Amino acid sequence: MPLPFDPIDEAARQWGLRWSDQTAMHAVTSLMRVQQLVLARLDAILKPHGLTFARYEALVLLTFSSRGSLPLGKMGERLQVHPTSITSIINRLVASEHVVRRRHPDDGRTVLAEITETGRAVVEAATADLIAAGFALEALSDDELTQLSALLRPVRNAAGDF
Amino acid sequence: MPLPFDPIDEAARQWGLRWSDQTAMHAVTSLMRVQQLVLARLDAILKPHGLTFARYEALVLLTFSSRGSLPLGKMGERLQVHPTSITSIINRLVASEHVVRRRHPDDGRTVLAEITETGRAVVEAATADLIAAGFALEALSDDELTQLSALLRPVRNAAGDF
DNA sequence: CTTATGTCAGGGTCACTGAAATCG
DNA sequence: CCGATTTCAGTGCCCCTGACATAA
Repeated sequence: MPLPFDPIDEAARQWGLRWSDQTAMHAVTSLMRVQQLVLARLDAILKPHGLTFARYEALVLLTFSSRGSLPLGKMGERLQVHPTSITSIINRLVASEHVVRRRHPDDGRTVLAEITETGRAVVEAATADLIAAGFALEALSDDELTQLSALLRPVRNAAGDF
Repeated sequence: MPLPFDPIDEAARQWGLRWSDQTAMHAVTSLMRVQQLVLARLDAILKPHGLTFARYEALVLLTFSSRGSLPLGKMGERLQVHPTSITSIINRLVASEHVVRRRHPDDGRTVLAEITETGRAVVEAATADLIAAGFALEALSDDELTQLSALLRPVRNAAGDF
């Protein structure tokens, strides 16, 4: 059962009685809470497919690559995750046979992750489910989704993402 | 070194060539990325104080309570975290002597977490640092922060938060 | 006896650090 | 030898399930 009030509004209200920057405090707690809610729903949608959202993103990236394979380092850059995390993600995708590890033909240091046929199939099925669920953001209109992306862009830019 | 392009824009662009709902896909990946960036900065700010953002939120909640103490169950509700998580959070705050566990005077089942003097002091110091850093959202104006909170509200509402 | 509260054990995901191995 | 790439070991954090003790 939900609370009879908005806990984030209430926390921000009390915050404002003692400190400044109540607006930033409200925004940051909202951001944390919504990310938690959305990620939980995405993972629930993907679980029947044996995927988490991080693994799904990795598979999608491979789907879009011209040869269906990419060096792990490149994947880490694009997905903006730690090198050890991409190793872990690929390990699990290999275990579920959605990806195979291959040696790079020219550079023996680098390892290629290559999507398999079952990997391509699971991406299609999972994507259909995600689209049907509106990416867990069906509470927002198309216009609001665009506004949200636009508002978040300067935060990414300030962090030096691109 | 940052990428020469926006990886989220690029992923969404390729997405749009194959599937629909490109706008939702862009918004959800932006949300995930920004939360990751912001949380990492918040935790870095709080680390010298021996806190994580989750522990900081718990301390702030206790600061705002009338007696400086709350039952663990109530804290879990307000912070919207799992019962085992609030136990873990309080365990660590007890270890750092920012909180003490006390028995509820009337209800022997419930445990009260009570903030200590050092707990109140660390909240003040940590809050000053967070405000000085603009809660890691200094790339946004006050007006934009308000817009962001407003955009995220229907997502929380749809999830049944309040 | 049933319900509510909190704790603990165990498993899962992911992040980070530091070290090692491999190769250019 | 130096640098780049990947992997592994260890640690920390948080979520979840299930079981349990305690007390209303």
